[in-house]
Amino acid sequence: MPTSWSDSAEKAPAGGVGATTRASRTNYVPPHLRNRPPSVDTTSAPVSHYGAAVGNGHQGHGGPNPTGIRSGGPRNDSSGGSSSRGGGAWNNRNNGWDHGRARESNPFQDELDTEEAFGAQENTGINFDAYDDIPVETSGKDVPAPVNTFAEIDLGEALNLNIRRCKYVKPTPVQRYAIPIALAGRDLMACAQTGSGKTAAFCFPIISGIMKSSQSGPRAPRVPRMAFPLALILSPTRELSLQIHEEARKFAYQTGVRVVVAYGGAPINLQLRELERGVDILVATPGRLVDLLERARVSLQMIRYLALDEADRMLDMGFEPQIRRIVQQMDMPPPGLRQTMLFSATFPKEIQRLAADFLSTYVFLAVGRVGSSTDLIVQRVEYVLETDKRSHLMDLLHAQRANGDQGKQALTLVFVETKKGADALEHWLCINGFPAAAIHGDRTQQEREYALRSFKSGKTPILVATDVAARGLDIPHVAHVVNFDLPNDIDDYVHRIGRTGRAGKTGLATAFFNENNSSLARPLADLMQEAHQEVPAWLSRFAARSNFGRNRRGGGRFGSRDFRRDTSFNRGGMDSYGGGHINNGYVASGGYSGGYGPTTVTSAWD
DNA sequence: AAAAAAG
Repeated sequence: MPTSWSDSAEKAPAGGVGATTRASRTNYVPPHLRNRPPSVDTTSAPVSHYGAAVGNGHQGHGGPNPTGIRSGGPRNDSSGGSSSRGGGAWNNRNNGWDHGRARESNPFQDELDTEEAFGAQENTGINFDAYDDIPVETSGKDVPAPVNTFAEIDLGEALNLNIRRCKYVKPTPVQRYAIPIALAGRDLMACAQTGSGKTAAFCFPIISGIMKSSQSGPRAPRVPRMAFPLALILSPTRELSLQIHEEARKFAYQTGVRVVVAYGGAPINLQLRELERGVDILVATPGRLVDLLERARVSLQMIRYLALDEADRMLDMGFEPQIRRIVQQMDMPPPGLRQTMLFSATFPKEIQRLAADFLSTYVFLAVGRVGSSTDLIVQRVEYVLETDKRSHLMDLLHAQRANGDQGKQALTLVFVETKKGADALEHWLCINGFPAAAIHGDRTQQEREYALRSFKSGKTPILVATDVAARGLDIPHVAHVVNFDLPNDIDDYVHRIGRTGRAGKTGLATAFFNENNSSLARPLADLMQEAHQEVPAWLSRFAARSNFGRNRRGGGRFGSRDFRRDTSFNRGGMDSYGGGHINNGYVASGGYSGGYGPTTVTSAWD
């Protein structure tokens, strides 16, 4: 199995403006396939990392002290599978949240269960070619050069050890570029395809930065029962925050960096207790964070890192006021005094413009075709009348069941438009002999998390979901995404189908299309064409028809929503972007829309 | 019009 995805990749011209590089002959090894690590005993290797890593401790447990020299002896590592740590390094560690860390459970344990349930991962038949020749683009001032290996980056031994524990062999494309940029302290707007390792891309630099500055950074004030996180990671759904937290905990394991999650629908007291134990990195959904801020249980004044996952979603109409409030109207340091990183697979232009408010001279990074689906997903569109949808779904599921191997559960994720629709379809599937669960915003948080677990484990291999599950969730083994109801926005479609075809695996996405979706015809047809999918002739006819009234549909969002926009960043070839303008750190409209190929239409920015 | 996010 290829382990080196980018050994021959060119370095991006440092200092270039509008630099464009193409990682040549790459063999991308996605996260979940990196289970052939060099044989390192990752659990017993002594840790010797730079000096002291630090917990941002609560004062009650001996938190930050003005000398910068942390007290406390070697930690009691009862859960890490190693009884003797590598000596002195641990001795200067801050044990500000000793109690918390003594309890730090091994976050790598859960992995094993899933692997067992689904059997060993196959490493054959993966289409690594899909990652060859992946277009990468950076723009901004003095863009740091990408790296080819984790070893090239000074992340620190403790973090490197966790990377090995995660079985990451080589950085993914977005990681190769984003990590050096972030480590250089630069603000970043990063676009990368679904399932390409974005979480690690912003977590590694944050964890590393917190570790490195542990003795030099300013000290948090001592305020009883108030937590002072150094980093804030916001995401649009509770389950995604949960997932980021789980992942970040792995990366931060035994680094002394403490990660806490806070989201709604769960008992706040548990979260408050966790916060009181000390928090370096806070992962949160906006609503619960605002609550915590209002209760004065969290202060953002020490924030040095701000990461928005699914950033375009976080800045769209529904979320923007809340995000502005958190980022601009509380006590968070302004751009320039904090490092801000925005990540998403899609990034509409108008949202990019909005995002500039939160950034300071940032680097724009695009890996792959922005807003595009990956070639690993086979996309099908079928014309299905509203009244026929259920029986059609049944046919698909029957066929799938017939084809599927006995032991292997092929997970199917079915997206519907409404919460009521999700309930109804789940019920209907169940009474027709298909074990299904449903997840949507009217379910209790317990029900939501149970449904997701039940789906992941294969207990209910069908999950009916609203858009709550459309973004970011990493659910291994989803073989099929069905858009029972198509979304109105092509970006939502991109995120939905991105739940399959992850980690280098192929996936299937089937959409039920009818007259109700005519507004999506054109963007959908365009997207499929870019992804080298077969576009049915009838869909093209729909597209041509909707094209006629296209100017009208702009009225919905931000005055003009340009459906042509950036679904294919690469339509005319990424290389042609070389002339892009940089204006105050962001890509100006002229450069942005220029070079986008034959279908270029007036930019929404113009 | 719907979904999400606080309770």
